[in-house]
Amino acid sequence: MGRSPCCEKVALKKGPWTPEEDQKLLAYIEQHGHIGSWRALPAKAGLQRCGKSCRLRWINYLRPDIKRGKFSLQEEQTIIQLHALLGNRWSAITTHLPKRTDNEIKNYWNTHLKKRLTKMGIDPVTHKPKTNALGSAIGQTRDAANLSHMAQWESTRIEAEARLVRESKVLLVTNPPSQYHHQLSGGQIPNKATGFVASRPQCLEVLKAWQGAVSGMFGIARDLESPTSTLNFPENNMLAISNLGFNENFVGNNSLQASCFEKSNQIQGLKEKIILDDHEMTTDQGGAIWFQESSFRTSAHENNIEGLSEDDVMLVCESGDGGGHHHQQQSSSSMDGEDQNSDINNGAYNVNFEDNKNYWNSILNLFNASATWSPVF
DNA sequence: AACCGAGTCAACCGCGCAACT
DNA sequence: AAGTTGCGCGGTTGACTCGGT
Repeated sequence: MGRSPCCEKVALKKGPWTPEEDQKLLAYIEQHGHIGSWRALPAKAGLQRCGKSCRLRWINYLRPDIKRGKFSLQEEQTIIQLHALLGNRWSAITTHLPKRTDNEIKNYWNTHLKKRLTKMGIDPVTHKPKTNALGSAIGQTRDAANLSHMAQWESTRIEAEARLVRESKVLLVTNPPSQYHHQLSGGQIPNKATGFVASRPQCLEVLKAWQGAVSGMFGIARDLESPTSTLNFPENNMLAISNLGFNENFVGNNSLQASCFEKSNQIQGLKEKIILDDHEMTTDQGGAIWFQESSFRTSAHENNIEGLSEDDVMLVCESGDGGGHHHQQQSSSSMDGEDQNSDINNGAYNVNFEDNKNYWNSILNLFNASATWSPVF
């Protein structure tokens, strides 16, 4: 019963790694990779270490794609924003800071950022001003419940996104290239650029629903230059098909939710057909799938997706520099009367978002300013 | 020069969860 | 179903460095 017995309790080395040990680990991973078992790796690599220690050394130090040195201002902002939303979930934060390790981010937070925020009178746990005086200095009154609600949405989204990244990383490693044409199953998506088969995790649609809802609620976080915002519109007439079917009016309207889900299912069908038809497509780092606008139009036309109107195609085929606000405007213009009566369109959410947006900008501006005089830096 | 305290960061520890049998 | 194991995560530790006295 159970797995094979755990490691023999031999005396394993602890403490700092020597260059020789590093070399052994590097050489082994370069030759064999570490996919399989960390536990079995040390013996095979000739190391008197436990697998856990090897894994840590690789992830935090030896990995070739690690960026070292000072954190940039942008990175600092990202950490602060994400920490405000996620708390001490360093692994989730790490997925948005490529080339940094969770250990490094954790250390940097504990030794630098936490202290600096505290100095500024901001509680590093809640990310809110500690005193009324500072609050008034920022010049905003805060709707704590609303902010909390926003954070919950965004936090859940980011966590799901992080999960996506992890899943796709594993799949990119475990699925060899050049096989996708003959092995496509329901959950697999070929990427012509890389030749790899990416997975479409089950949580994707829910995630994208959140994306759409949150983006709509908050007028797209691009204004914040949020590194977490994934609802972007590139310039080359590509469209993020994963966003299809979920528009800004998703929240606060049950019948509309149902409508959106129905539309999503229809478009999901089209997505499958486009994939099977082998149209031009690619995926981005966040797992979103991008199609050529022309391909989408052609395929939609060719496949005559039932119930998918030209308006729907127009809705999802926006191109160019549209951005979030543009997207919202166009979406609204193509909706029926019920949609236009939603809370979003009467500005209820926008007002709150403006407040929150200003709140974040204030903190970050204050933080940026502090970086210039802070003795810590 | 010696001591001391603060800061930094690599590495360890313990836990929870998922996978495995 | 239940016991066992591996992995990943977050918290913590301790060795080392550096500046001040």
